Amino acid sequence: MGITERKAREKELRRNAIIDAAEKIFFSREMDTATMDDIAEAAELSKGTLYLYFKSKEDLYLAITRRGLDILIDMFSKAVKKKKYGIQKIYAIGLAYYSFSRKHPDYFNAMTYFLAHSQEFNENTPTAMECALAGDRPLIIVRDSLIKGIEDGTIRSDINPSETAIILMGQSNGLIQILSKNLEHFKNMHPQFNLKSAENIIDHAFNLIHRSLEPST
Amino acid sequence: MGITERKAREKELRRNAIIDAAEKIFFSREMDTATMDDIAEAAELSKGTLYLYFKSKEDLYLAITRRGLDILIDMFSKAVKKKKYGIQKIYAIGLAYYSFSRKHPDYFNAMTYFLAHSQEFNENTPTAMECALAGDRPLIIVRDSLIKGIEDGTIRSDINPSETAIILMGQSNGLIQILSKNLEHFKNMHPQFNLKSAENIIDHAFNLIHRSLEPST
DNA sequence: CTAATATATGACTTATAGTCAGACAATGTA
DNA sequence: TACATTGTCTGACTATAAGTCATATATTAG
Repeated sequence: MGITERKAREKELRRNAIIDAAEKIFFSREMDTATMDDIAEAAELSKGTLYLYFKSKEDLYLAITRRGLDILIDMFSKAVKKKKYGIQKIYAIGLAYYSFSRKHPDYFNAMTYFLAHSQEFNENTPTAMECALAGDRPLIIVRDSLIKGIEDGTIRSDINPSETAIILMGQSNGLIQILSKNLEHFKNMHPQFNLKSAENIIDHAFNLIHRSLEPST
Repeated sequence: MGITERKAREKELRRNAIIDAAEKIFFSREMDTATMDDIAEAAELSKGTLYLYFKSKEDLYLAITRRGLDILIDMFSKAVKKKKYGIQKIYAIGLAYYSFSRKHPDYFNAMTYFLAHSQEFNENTPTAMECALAGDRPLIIVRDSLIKGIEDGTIRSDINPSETAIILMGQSNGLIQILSKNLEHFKNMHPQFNLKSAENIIDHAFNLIHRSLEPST
């Protein structure tokens, strides 16, 4: 009989409904001012029930991070598929990453939070483990594209693709973060710098990266 | 009479003693598990007194961040002075930054925290304002070095020094962060990537950056 | 219809940031 | 020295929010 299956399905639905409610709450204030009581109310459940589905507030936030990662992985995969040559794939990934950070700033923040705290709670809950696993996918996509580029001659062959993938991911993270958090501050404090839009700066960064990856002439 | 001055001096001393105690506590656990009661005990003061010197727990943490920024600015300044050419200065700054993150990981974490939350509390307390001001100094040092490099011909002239300074700072932040938080994880999960040490990867990153900044031949 | 199981509840416990009325100490005045 | 004033410190108290658990309710099985 399908009762067990139906129950499992219902449980999954409820779990997702809780994550939906949590997103509403987390995304409407700063992460640390959202309360479990608020989330419970938004989900039309009691607080105790939340803890039947998630080990802790952090675990629930991690489930949101997980959703963000899935979106990001999807965007990376599509970006890579669209382009033929390695260097084009890298460029497309970069654009996709920036586009993700603009379209889904809350998911981006969640991922930044996860990145900053990952070693504290890694693999303590199923959700954390899933995040750790999913978190590696973007890196692998970048690495594969670098390898492709080396093979097709659009990327210099004396780079180490694994290390370069980490470098590019780390750098992109940091750049997007500083632009989203501090660009306005910099503009206000140093008008004489004539800083352009984030898009302009990202574009500048792409030029630099392109130059560092292209084969020597 | 010098009583007013002496009192001011004593107040400053006590303030610093509290920051000392706070560092002991913050640096011995994760930021969010440190309690004001613990800090009060370590400072041999009552909790109420802490709040006479700092507006909040976050404000106290910001005072620690401030110390880290001062150290970093000092290291950047010295690095820049040691070298003659622009590109050498940039390289020296990069080394200094990495070295800072290894010698003072707790200060580095504090700065990362500040960077991630700066727009939330900017300029709400004197300490926050000082941090915002001091936080700009590294960027300016990088920018000046880029300008110097363009002038002395060691850096290509078609980059925008202000934008490139932001790019380099953001990228460096992100790279150091990912290496300190996730390199071990990557090594464990993907042994086939044959990842080397953080130093190796940093070195690789320097090569890439150098290539992107050097004048075209 | 009853027992067994699964799910949900919300009052309760615990932990901790932040407050404040009163205690105590240092300085100024006569 | 005595007393007033000002500055500093205290810790019990309040408020808030995470997480728990005994109990209630709903669902399924026999």
